[in-house]
Amino acid sequence: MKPFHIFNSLTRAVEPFMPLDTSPTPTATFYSCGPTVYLPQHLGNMRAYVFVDTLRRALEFNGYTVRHVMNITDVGHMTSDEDAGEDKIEKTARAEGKSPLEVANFYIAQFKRDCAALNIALPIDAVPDAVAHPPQSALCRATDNIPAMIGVIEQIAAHGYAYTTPSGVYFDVEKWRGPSGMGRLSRQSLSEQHAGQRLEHSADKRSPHDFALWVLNQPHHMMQWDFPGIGRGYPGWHIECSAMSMRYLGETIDIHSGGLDHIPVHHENEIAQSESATGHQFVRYFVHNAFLTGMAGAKISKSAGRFPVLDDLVEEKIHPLAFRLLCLGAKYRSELAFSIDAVRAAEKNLNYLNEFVRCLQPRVIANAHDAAWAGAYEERFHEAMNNDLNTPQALAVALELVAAAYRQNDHRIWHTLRIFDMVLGLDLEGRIKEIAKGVFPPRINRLMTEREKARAAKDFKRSDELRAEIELSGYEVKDTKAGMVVMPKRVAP
RNA sequence: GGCGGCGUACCCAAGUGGUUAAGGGAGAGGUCUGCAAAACCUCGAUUCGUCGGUUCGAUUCCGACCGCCGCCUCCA
Repeated sequence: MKPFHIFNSLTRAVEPFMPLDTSPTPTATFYSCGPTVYLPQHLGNMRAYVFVDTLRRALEFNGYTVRHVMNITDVGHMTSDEDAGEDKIEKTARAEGKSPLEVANFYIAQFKRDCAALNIALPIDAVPDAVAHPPQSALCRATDNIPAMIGVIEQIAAHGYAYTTPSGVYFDVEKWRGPSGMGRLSRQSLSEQHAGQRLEHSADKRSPHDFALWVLNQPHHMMQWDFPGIGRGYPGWHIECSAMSMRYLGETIDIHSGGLDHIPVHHENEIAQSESATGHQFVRYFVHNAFLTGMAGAKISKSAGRFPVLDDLVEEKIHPLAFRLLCLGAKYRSELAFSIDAVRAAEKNLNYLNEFVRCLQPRVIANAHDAAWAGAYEERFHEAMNNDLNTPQALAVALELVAAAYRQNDHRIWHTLRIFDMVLGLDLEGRIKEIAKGVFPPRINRLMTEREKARAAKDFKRSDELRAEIELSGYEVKDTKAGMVVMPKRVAP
């Protein structure tokens, strides 16, 4: 089996993944750019988190212990330039008459709920003051890590790559780019960029490329902290990722993920900050996901005029995991054209897998060994996942496996399928548990009994009426050889 | 102006320098079924935006062109 391979934006090549830790049971460190919590995360955002989750699962599939950190941006992300714009969180807070903390908490809760619905496993919340023993993995908030940011800024300043002005502390890009080759990631030399051409920038900056590490003298900004020796203010956007990545995972990490849009500015700046502070490599593998497109034109009930969110799908009676499956149907580095029809098509696949699992005999599930022929599928699946996360192919293998089981009338593939699902995250096991419960509300039980009677009496008119009634209550009704099957529709999580 | 990407059947979407270009959805026909659903079987691109070039051979490499898109300003 080929080792895990991943496309590294630093080299623009698919490379074998070699973590820093070369022990027999290696750990991989993984930092993901997380949400800015001032609006609901739209489906494009969620695609990125499905990607992050899939990558984490693929690493674990390959035997790595993953230390995963995701940040939550709850301060410092401005609507335009660092010094000209408005803080996104505060803008929403003012609009809604809430405090920034309330806004952040509200959207964090929503984000977590959406991730849960998509079966995205987030790292546990970081305890704010666990300075002495930072956790191995963490979901961490920028506002809980201000001291760490100040520490990195001080390091940068100590190495001479920061300067302080009345409006803030800036990173000296001109000074840094010589030794660093800044622009490697985006393949853009600074002279080729038109930075500052289309927007006002602070007169304090020595160069329009410079960016704020710490912003000073913004009395209207609600969230402010003391920077000893510098003054009261708040951090620039990029510094949080450098600081939290280093704090929780170390000065050099294995993988750093984010959207393609982060390459030219955010990640270039992160590299500059981190490497000027520590003097050595910040990230070994940068991975970037492509966008979900076509959302603006997607005609979903409530989404007119904005990007659709997961709730819009639920409103259309589409299960969230159908969206996850849609994402898996395209490579993470390819744009994926979103449409309601595309999600519905994905939902068919989800139902197909669920239906197979539902029909499995308990003794097949309990059986410790799968049919011998399933092994070839597992190999193909692993191969696909290790080839730069080729989820479309892996998914095809899973579907082919199920089709082969049907065709050969040999259903002994549950363990293989469960292994696939540990990577795909479609919660097939949850489906089995759900079915095992088999408990229905009294009203549904009554309707079921009545319908069985009607069918036995060949009163099909009544039978069809009862089916319609049961379905209206959110259940599916199927007549099989073994009799009537009623199950909850998989809509709301 | 600069950087980057994409164009594969009605739709979504993999893939490869050379035997039949994955998989799914939709569609057509059939089996099964009280009906429906599910499942199964069969069919479906002589062709990979266009035109050139390299090659014994290109959808895959190179060039030009056309079309679409992202970024260079916040953005997954």
